[in-house]
Amino acid sequence: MPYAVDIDSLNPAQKEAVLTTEGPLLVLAGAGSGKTRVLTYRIAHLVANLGIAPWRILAITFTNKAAAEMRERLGALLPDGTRGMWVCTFHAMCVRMLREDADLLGYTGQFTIYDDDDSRRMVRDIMQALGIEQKQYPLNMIRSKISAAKNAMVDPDEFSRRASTPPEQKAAQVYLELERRLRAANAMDFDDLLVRALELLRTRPEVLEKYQERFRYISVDEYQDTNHVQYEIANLLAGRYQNLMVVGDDDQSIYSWRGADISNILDFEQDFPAAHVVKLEQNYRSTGHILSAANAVVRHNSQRKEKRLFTAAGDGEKIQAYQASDERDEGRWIASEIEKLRAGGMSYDDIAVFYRTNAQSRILEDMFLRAGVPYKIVGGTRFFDRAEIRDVMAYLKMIVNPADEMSVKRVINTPRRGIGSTSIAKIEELARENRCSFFQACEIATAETGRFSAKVRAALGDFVAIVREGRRMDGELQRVVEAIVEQSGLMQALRAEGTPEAEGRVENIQEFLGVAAEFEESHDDIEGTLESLEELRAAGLTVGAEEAAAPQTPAPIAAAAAQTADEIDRTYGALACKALPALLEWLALRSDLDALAGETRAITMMTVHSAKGLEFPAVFVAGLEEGIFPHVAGFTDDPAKLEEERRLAYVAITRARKRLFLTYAATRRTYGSTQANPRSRFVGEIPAADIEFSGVGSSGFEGTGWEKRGDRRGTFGSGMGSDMYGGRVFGSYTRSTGGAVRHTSISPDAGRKPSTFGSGTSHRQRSAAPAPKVEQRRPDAAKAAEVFAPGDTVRHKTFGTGTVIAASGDMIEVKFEKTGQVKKLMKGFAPIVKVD
DNA sequence: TCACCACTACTTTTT
DNA sequence: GTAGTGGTGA
Repeated sequence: MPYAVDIDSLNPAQKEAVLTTEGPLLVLAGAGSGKTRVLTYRIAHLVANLGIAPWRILAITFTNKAAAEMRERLGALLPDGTRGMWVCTFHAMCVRMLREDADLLGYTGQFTIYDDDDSRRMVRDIMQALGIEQKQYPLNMIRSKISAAKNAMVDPDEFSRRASTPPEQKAAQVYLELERRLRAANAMDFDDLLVRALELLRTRPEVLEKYQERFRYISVDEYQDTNHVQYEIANLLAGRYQNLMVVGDDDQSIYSWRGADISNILDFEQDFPAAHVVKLEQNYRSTGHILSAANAVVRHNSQRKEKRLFTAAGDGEKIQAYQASDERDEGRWIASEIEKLRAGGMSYDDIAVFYRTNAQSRILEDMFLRAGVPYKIVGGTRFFDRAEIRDVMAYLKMIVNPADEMSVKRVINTPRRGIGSTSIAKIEELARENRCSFFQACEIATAETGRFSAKVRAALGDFVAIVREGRRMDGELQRVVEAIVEQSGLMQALRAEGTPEAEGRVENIQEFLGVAAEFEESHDDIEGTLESLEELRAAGLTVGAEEAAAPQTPAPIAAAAAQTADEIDRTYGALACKALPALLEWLALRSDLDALAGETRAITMMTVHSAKGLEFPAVFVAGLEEGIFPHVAGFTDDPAKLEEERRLAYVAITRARKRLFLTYAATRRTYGSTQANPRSRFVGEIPAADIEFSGVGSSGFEGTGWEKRGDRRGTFGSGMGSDMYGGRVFGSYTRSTGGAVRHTSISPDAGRKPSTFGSGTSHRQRSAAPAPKVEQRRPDAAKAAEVFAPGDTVRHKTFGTGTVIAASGDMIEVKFEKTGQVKKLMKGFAPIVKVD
């Protein structure tokens, strides 16, 4: 029978996985074995060839990026559409379910999502209130204990009963109060999203049945990284029809610190005795040497399912290992190798640099900047983490959900309104007395003549009015957000400051407005839940609305302060702008990784964790030193932790298609002090036949070229430091010249529509939206004003001397003597100096 | 109430 | 080295 979707291009194992549509299915997919292809083809097969309605399909991915990519690929395979299909992350799926039935759990559908930072602040506040010393009980320790408890479905009461040690007892106290405050704020943190969704499915059979009936075919990607709660959710949803496909690779399990349980994948066959198992072992990504190295490294792990990846591709080039003198030398070497690859015809887009910790990116960035290598960073300090952006978001959150205590507190005195900590404490007291929310207490305070000064009362009155006004506003999303920002006084205050930093913040907020505009453009399905309700009706199924007719509030602790949605609407007016909550939700669940796709030419820098699921023709892995990768925090004695580090190394290696470079530094500066780390054991685990060594530790080392020089302390090389060429190197970057490549937009949804915002790029890089500290790194006026005219002779760190052949604005074109190449360089940015 | 200063932990990794 | 916190003084 001729299929509408052609599956003959698949290999036998892939085909087997695609054709096994009924019953539980475990696909063990080695790195680069065409896993995503199998997932998408299987769904396309279900819809196009077997006539399954798209809305009966649920595909869960690990990142939003993966979801977007899958949607895109499915769109290509299924021209008739994928309407109603859920392709999303666990978290996004849970939010969707919770929005619909939040009232069954004592929340309103407008609940706020607290990201990591919000949640951290809340825990900090609680610890302060309870008088728990952070020095004695570190915040992160308390937080991880609570998180572990949540993910084990242990509620605060049970947790305090079980708490035996003092730290556990303190954590239990905090957990109890955290739960109370989150409830009262009508907010959920990331853990709650999963836990509450599971609670919903467990305690409400009618809700569970609704989704079981709807989602006849479920697939879960990156199954090795699911935690216990996610595992339970998947099993419950598939409980009736058993059509659960899980795809994963135990060798790529790198999230155990987040509660991921590798046994989920190892024990799948026990959970589902009827499970069909398919192994995908042919690697289509990497060349022989790279694959051999990856296999050799991971084989040192004991806790794994034995498998051997093979490739039909040739051996390819050997892996290059380079020992740098220090971390600066490492960055310079990578930069020079990148330029060599470029000279060999490779595009910047094809090249990625990975590192174990975000902290390593800084020095690499610095070196790339000096060498003129354009880069973009995925993860790390995110645009949406900037204080001013979080302030704006807090205003929006507060308007959507005035019960959201953290947001209200964040902006109550931002910009300065003269409401300091004393007043805030008084308001909190008022809230306790009246058993109402913090925001309601603010309103009450405006009339409390006894406790508050007239000045404070007036300030509070203005503040409270922002919410009322904000809820009334409607129209274009960007206009609404803009009006709210204006109303808040944020912009005014920043403009009044007049400093370059404030200027940068203003620009960031403006960029955020652009994000809002593009969000609205690309999300025409803002009423996603409504759509699914219609579909359910069409399918003759019961709908949440009817069942929710008699909502119960099962949580007694919620009663204290939570206002119902109706109450909030009655008190402050109905929220006119429907797109606002959608925007907030999208912001809360996204990461910068999602913005990776883009057309601008630049190398990609990211942590190894972020790199999972991606591939690049050329990959550099920096910092392969004991203590860094494998990372040490006293873990080396724990074999399980070490094995996870090794899997991480495996992930890093297997991202490379053709070229792989591994670097390590003889000495490295961490904080103030310099330390000498031995080479990572993982490098030594690579067979000698697959790897070539160079650098300071190798016999073939030749200390020529600029990249070997410039060590600050002169331990190696010439010791001239970065001020060589008479200290006239322009190594700073500015916003006005934009760094090597200027990116100013963040695409809300790379997978759906081509980006239209800004200059047509769809990812950011640090130099585009600089933090204040970047601002301070502007070259001084004299240097920036340096004039280059055609005919001038210049010297470049990498390319040597050359002649300027054209100069316009920020760009100059230089023809270099040595290579004869003409390069376009950014003035005030590229490491060039005029030679007299 | 707020600006400024000093001190200290921080570095895993992310939805 | 530095961000973020907490304390002090105006």
